[in-house]
Amino acid sequence: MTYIAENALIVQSDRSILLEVHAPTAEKARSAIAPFAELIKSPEHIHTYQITPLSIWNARATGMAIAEMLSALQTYAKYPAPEVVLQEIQILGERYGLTVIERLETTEPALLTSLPLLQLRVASLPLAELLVRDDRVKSFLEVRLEPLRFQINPADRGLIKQALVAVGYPAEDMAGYIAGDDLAIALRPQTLAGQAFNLRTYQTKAAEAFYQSGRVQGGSGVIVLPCGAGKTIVGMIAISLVQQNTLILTSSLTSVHQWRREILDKTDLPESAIAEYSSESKQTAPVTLSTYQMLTYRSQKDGDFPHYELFNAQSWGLIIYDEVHLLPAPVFRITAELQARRRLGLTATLIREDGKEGDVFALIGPKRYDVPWRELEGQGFIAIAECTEIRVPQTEEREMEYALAPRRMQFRIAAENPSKFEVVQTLLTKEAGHRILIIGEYIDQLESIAQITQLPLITGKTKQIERDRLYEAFRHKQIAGLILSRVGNFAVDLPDADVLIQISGKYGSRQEEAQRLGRILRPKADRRHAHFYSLVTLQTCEEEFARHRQLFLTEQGYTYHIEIVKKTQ
DNA sequence: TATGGGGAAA
DNA sequence: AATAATTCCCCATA
Repeated sequence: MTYIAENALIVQSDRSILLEVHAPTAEKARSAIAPFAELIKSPEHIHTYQITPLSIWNARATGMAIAEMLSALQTYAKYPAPEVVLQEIQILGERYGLTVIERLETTEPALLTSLPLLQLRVASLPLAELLVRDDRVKSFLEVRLEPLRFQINPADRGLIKQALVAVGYPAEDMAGYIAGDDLAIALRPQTLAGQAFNLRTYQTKAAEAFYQSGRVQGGSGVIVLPCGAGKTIVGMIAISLVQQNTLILTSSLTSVHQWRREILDKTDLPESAIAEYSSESKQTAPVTLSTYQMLTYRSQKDGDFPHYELFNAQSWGLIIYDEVHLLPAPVFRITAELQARRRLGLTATLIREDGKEGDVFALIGPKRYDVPWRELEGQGFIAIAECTEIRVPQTEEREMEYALAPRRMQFRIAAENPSKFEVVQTLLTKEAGHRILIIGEYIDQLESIAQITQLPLITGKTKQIERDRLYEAFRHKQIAGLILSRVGNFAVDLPDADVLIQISGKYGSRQEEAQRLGRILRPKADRRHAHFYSLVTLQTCEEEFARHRQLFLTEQGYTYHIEIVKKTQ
């Protein structure tokens, strides 16, 4: 068997790929496999990737050829890749597009009031027979028009796509969209303040990969962009390509405001054409902004969703789902009924902690464009980040307390290890003069830190006015640092920082880790590197959770240096 | 019109 | 698998 020592990959027949981090070709191998494999483990020396059906279909949807996936494995494998795996990639890859949803051409145009009749076209007879017998799919196949064509109800368009993903034959949706009301909108060549603003190449490319010049192949899908890469700008380009009324759904009120400001600043849309549909205003306009929470509100458990009428308030030509990884289940359900509207999902990560990636794929659409963080780093659009995991020991009493505690208490005991305070002090001294944020999960812990360091603390209870005041002081370096609870994860208005010290985090949340790192990635004037410190208690379950939290960032090419603090006393 | 509490959600 | 904290909805006050 041939063996190529400088190659980094070991491909195994269970579709997992081991990547040897220190091999000479490791980084090339990583970028070659990352588009079609998911990172699932990333300790120091060997990272494990997994090829899944969804990871292959997403890669296919971005236009990656099967041959490219195969050659990535063949080029970088130490041992020849198992034939089974190559075959499976071939088979799974080919499955994408074996079922196609189209308009039923026999429909008389005069009858075309709103939703056109649809058909599912299947590539082969065996597959058609498989589908008519499958419990998940068969109920949606209303009439068998021909051996390979089934009439389907337009109302089932989303549901059948979900079912087909579950069965393993994802449909390519070529049924197109109903036109929304026309909207004249163009991006300004410069902002209102007169600053020139140039669209970055990847922003235009991303929006075009979504729109596909208006062809039915485009118009729905997800664009994956790192924090700070200009998601709202991509959204605005998309609106200006579609030129129709648009509904924008976001995860918070602050980001509703932010979108509004950005649209007014960077497009020629007048104020009257933008509305916020929120608890305080409930207006609609050609471009309307709202939150997921607004939509999921119910006056009673199991009651109906009064705000769903928003989806019919205007004739939307485009619905933008911001932070699509946070899209709540009820909004998925209504989105299943909205398949005739163009849908754009924006996110920094496709990972959902609830595992509903398949629903995003079926109901919003496949991934259309993906910019790796490291690439933006190279181009200077985001700062280079140095990540350090600092392992902090516990005192002997605490070690004992940890050992005796029931499982569910252990994580908290480890997270609140008071020995972390000294490390924070050391880091504050080391990084003095830079803008430092300290983020943690537990209010008690943060209050202690605030006491010790004499730095101000912002939690969920802090009033907006007070927050603004502290942000302002931080921005002008009038305070040496700022302590934040989980508000720091999502606060859009938080000023830029250079250093982030994470003293505790939420179990294994990869999103949170990425979100927090994103806080310090804005390029620095002096090109200084950003520093991300994550404090973890030595020899506790916190180490394991930390490893899981780091997965997404390691996938993006970041490496964590591990420092172990020596036990004092 | 502002403020605060209850409740639900992810 | 799970905890604690946060946010935002609505509604009741004044």
